[in-house]
Amino acid sequence: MSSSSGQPQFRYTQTPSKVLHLRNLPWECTEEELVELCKPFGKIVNTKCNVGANRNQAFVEFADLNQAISMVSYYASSSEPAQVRGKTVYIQYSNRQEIVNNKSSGDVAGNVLLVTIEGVEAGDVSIDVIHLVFSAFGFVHKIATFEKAAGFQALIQFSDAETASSARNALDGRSIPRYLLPEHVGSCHLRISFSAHTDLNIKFQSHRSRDYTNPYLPVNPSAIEGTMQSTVGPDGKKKELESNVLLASIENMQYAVTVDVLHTVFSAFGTVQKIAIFEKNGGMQALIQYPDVTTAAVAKEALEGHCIYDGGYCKLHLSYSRHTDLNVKAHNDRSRDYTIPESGILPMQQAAAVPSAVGGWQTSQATSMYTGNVPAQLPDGQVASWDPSMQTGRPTFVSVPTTFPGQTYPPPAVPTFPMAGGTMPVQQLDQGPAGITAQRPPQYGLQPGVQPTPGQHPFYGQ
DNA sequence: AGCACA
Repeated sequence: MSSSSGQPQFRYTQTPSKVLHLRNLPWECTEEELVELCKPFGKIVNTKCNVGANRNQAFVEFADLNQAISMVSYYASSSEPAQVRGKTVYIQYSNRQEIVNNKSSGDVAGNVLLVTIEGVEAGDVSIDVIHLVFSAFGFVHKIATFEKAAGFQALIQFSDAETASSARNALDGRSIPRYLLPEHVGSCHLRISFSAHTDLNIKFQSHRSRDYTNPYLPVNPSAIEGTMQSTVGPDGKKKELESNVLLASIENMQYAVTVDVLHTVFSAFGTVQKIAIFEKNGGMQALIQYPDVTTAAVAKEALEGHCIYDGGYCKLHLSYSRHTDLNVKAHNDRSRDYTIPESGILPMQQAAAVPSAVGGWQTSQATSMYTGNVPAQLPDGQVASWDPSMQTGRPTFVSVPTTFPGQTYPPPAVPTFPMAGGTMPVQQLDQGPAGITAQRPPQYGLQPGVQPTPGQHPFYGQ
């Protein structure tokens, strides 16, 4: 049963090979699905899944050439096309005679995943968010995060390779849902491979590492200080790529540093396009976007180490951000987009409301973010164990302006300007005082004497 | 829907 159907010309355009090339597979088609499709025709000796730009192609190598021929000729004459998950799969001989060394590097399945989170700062994605995302696939034993030249990375340890594989298959190439990220983050794609590690050695619970199997592990004090890990890298090898966006850490923040204050300070060097302020580990940071790298470099050079206010208050530490274009709301107390005319901002305010409960993850969000195989794989119990109070971007002890109505500390005197040391550029002197005095006196910010409640750990929770 | 990787 062969000849009748279709286009016979295809059969002769390619020399047979025991390697078949399959395309139009469902996204991230698993090796198991591939094997199920092919094994009726012979013995499969090797596979290569998820190749091509869309990861929707694969290669299958049969032990014998005749087995590959039988599969190709079967589907060439079949009225039912080859299918995976209901999707028609197109099969042809590969132009190579064997699959080369398939399993070797990050593709050999292990229980530990190496996750690269592209396009974000280390502080943009908290370890709790990583935990939440990956817990959907099984119990996460340990997480270690670090920054490398490749970007922000995490090692995530599961119980077994199967669980790790399911997480990888579902999440590789995907993005963390927007509502779990700070608003200034545009997109962040996950690149996932397998680590060679089998058991991570976590020494502390901290903002960069967790051991969920050992609640008694000591807490690293540096978890509380740490506002600046991007400034100095280990062994002084700070591979700082230039950017038009500056990341400012604000140290010793006795006075409020508002969007307006930052705009005044940073406008001295050029047009400020966007600003985003956010909390990181109890400290305050800001992203300041200029139109170009040159302006940012000048600003960085001039402002690094200087204080916004006299007396060593609100000291700036600047580095280049990984961001190039901030995704900020046009106008609120923590962010500003100066490229948008003031008029059209109101309708946008509601757009990115944060779902209040984690339930949003599974219902409304998960389906849109993870099309395909994921939603069915989200076990309810796993996610339910998540503590919603630990939502990212909502540190547990944020000093919200209206939180302390009873405690009326007199606001500190309106800060003087220019910066301590008087090394500010001349033009700053012109516009500085005007900008600042137009500013209301600080209404929030770190109240003197207000500390996080003792015994209540701000970030590592639980 | 159209050929990878160490």
